[in-house]
Amino acid sequence: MSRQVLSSTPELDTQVELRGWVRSRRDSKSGISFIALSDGSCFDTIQIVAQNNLANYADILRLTKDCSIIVTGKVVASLGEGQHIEILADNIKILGFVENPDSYPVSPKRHTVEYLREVAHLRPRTNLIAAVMRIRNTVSYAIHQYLQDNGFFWIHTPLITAADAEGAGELFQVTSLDLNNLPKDEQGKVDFKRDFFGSPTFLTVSGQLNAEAYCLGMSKVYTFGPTFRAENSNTTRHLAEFWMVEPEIAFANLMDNALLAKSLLKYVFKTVLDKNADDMGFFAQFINKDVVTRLEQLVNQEFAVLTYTEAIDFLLKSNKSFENEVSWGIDLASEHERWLCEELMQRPTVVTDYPRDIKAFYMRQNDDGKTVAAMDILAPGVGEIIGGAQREERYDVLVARMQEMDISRETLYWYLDLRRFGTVPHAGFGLGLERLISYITGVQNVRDVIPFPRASKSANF
RNA sequence: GCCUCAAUAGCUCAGACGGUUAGAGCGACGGACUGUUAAUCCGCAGGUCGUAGGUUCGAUUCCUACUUGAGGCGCCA
Repeated sequence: MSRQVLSSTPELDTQVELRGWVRSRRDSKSGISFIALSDGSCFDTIQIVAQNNLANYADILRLTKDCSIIVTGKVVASLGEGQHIEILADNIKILGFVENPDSYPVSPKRHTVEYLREVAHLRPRTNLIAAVMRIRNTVSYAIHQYLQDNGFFWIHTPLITAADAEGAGELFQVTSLDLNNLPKDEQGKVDFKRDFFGSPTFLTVSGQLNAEAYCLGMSKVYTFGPTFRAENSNTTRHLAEFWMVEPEIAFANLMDNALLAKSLLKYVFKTVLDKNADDMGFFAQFINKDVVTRLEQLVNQEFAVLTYTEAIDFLLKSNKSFENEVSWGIDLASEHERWLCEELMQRPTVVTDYPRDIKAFYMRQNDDGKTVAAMDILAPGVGEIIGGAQREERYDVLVARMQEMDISRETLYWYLDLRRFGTVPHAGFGLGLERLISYITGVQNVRDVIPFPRASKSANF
C-alpha cells in the first residue's frame, strides 16, 4: 500500500486508496491539513493533503495519532520539501478515533523500550517496533531463502519431546493431568502412565537431535521455529520462548559448519541492507550510529577465527584484569567473550575447539583427547549468537562419552541407532534469531525484537 | 538463582534535612501563525508521590516487608 505508492513513483494524477493510521496532523488556517499516514508496510509515512472543502473536514480536524482512516485521492507532486509526492484527498473515511488522546499509551513522543513492553499490544504502532519487526521478517525470509537455495530441507521437528535433549537447561513440562488431583502409582509418585502421552513430556529446548535423524537421510536439513527454556535468566539476551535456526549437514566437518554459518550471516546482513535501508537508517539515527556501517563492513570482511586455545593465550597476554580468572579449561565468561570480539577482533569472531569437559556429550572428540570440534560465533554487543559442533559419529566413542557424563542411553537409543546404521560425519549449529536481530538493529534487549516476549514472571498479552 | 538500582502527572524525570499551594520537558487540549513535516510561539488542564505496615504531633520524604521494572553475573541461543 503506502510502500507500493512510495516505492514505485506512480504516475501523477493516479487515483489511489490508502488505509492506515494517522501518525500526525498539522493544520493551516488557510483551510488545509497535512496528515502523515502509515500502514506499517514501510518506514516512511505518506502525506495526505486534506482541504476544507471535504464534507467531514470538522472531524478531520479532530484526528490524532493512530486514528484509523481510509483515504481516496489523487497522486500529485508535492509542493512541500519533505517528499516528492503526496495524496490530494477527495474523501477521508474515519474508521476509528482514539478515545483518549491525552492518556493514549503510545502518544506521539519518544517512549522507552521498557515502557513499550508494558503496552506490547500497541507498540507495533511505533516507528521502533515496526521497523524491528519488518527486519525480523526480512531476516527470517532471508534465512529460508539462503538455505533453500543451497539445497537444505526445512524439517518441522516436534515442539513436544519426551527427552531432555541436551541435558542443558530447565524444561517446561507438558501435561494434561489435573495438577490439583494427580494420579499416583504404588510408590506414591505421580503416575505419568495416565498422562496424555503416557510418559513425562516437555517443550523442546532444541530440535537438533531430531534434525540429526533427518540429516542422516536427507543430507542437508534445518529446523526453524520456537524453542523453550524454563531458566530463570534475567538478562538482555535470554527469553523463555525464542526462535532458533538449526542447520545440520551430513558429510561435513567443523570447518564446513563454520563456513555455512558465516555465509548465511553475510547473506542475511546483505539482504537486510538491501531491503530495509530506511529502517536501518532509523536505527543508525536513534539507536546506534554504527549499525549500518558495521553490517556493510561485515558483508565484505572476513570474520575472525581462532581456536579456544589461542583465545585463552590472547586473554592471558591482554594484561586486562578480568573478574573471572583465565586459564585453559575454563568456560569463557561474558567479559572474556566481549573482550575477544569487541576489543581484540572488533567483529564477529568464531571460536573453535573447546575443552571437552565444558561441552555437550554429542560433540565430536578431537584427536588431542582434550578438546571437541565445537564452535561459537560471538557478536560484539550481543555475545554468543551461534553455538555449534561437529557431531560425534563414532558409536563407541559416543557411548563411552554418554556413560562418562551419565546420560541415559535408553531414552536416546534412537540417537545412538543413527551411529549404528550407516553413520557419517556431520555437523550443525544453532542460531538465535533474536540475538541476531538484536545485533543487526542495535536494539539491546531481545525482549524488544520479538512480538510478545515471554520471560520469567512475564507472559502477558 | 545471586547482586545492585529504581518506583512522583498519559510518558521521561527533578524535588522536599519530615511541616500549609509537589515542579519541568514531552504528549493532550485551547489559541496565534505557517505548504506544514520531531513545525514554531502563547496559554490551560492534569498528581491517593507503587502496595501494606512501622517510627512520629505530623510521612510522598525515614525504616521494614511485599509487588513491579531495569541492569550486572551465572546458564545458554
